[in-house]
Amino acid sequence: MKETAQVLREKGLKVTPQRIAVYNMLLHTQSHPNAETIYRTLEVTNPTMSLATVYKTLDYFKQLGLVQELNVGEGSARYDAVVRCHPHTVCTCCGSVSDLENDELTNLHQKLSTPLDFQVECEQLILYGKCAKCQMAEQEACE
Amino acid sequence: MKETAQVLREKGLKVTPQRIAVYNMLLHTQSHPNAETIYRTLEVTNPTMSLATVYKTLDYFKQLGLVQELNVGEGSARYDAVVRCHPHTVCTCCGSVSDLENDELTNLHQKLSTPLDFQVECEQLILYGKCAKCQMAEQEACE
DNA sequence: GTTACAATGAAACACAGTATCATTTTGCTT
DNA sequence: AAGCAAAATGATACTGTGTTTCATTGTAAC
Repeated sequence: MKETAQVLREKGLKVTPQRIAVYNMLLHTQSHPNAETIYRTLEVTNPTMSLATVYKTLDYFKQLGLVQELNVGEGSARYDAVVRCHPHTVCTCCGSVSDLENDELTNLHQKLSTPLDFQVECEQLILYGKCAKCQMAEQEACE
Repeated sequence: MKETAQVLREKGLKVTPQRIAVYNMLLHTQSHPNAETIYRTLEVTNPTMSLATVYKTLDYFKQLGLVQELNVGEGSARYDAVVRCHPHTVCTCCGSVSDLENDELTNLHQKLSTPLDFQVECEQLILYGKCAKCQMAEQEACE
């Protein structure tokens, strides 16, 4: 808790319970939640929390590089407190979104044999497919 | 025109002027337009065209593999008649979205030294940065 | 503690995309 | 060529995500 307040302060943000709650939640989840999910989770323990504040908070965080916005083609954006560039997997079966730790698929543009005429600031790789759990389940629900 | 009708028919779709118009437009543009842009462009030459039909048409096309949906983090989805998996660039300066022809950045998951436990169906790589034109312009407008 | 200023929450709003349904069109049958 | 069933279209109403507005509240500097 102490730490999070410090991080926000260093980014020039005023420290509020709402911001601490949002950042802590993102730090401690692997699920890449969207704004709605963050709001629903936090309003339980944090009654003084509104959806508008969640959106505004995520916007600040994104601009200051505290979180990463991830768009996998659903209706809403997901958020990740792991800011460093890294690939993601999206299971077309159960819908889960996960970080993928794989050096061969990270920093791709820096490993090119011939440079591009496009100056890359950030790369985003998303693999769509079937996660390990769903492969084993072999369920027809996943067509 | 003849060709497009044939393609639609082979996919089991009824051939209508609206579907031909949408598919032809996507075939002949490099701009990766969204539904709104497609509609505005086509309503000029094709007065009998509604936005609802554009959305429904794109949905059919996507399901049948005639077009690819592309989500670069704007409010709306973009569409590409190049269906084969290929990377895209998004200029954070002028907003242009382009296909990137680069073998080293294509079919990445098939080139891994050790296989993933994730069964990849499709991969999508998006490079965000500054396009060649904007680099030369060196404009402050691009922050 | 006082104060300036920023953050919050409620509610109205904007916009992308979807659903509904009466009317029109397609393409098959005769 | 004409009739017919089924599907597509377009107008409109609707849903859901995210943004804006603004009065109230909270933060932190003095």
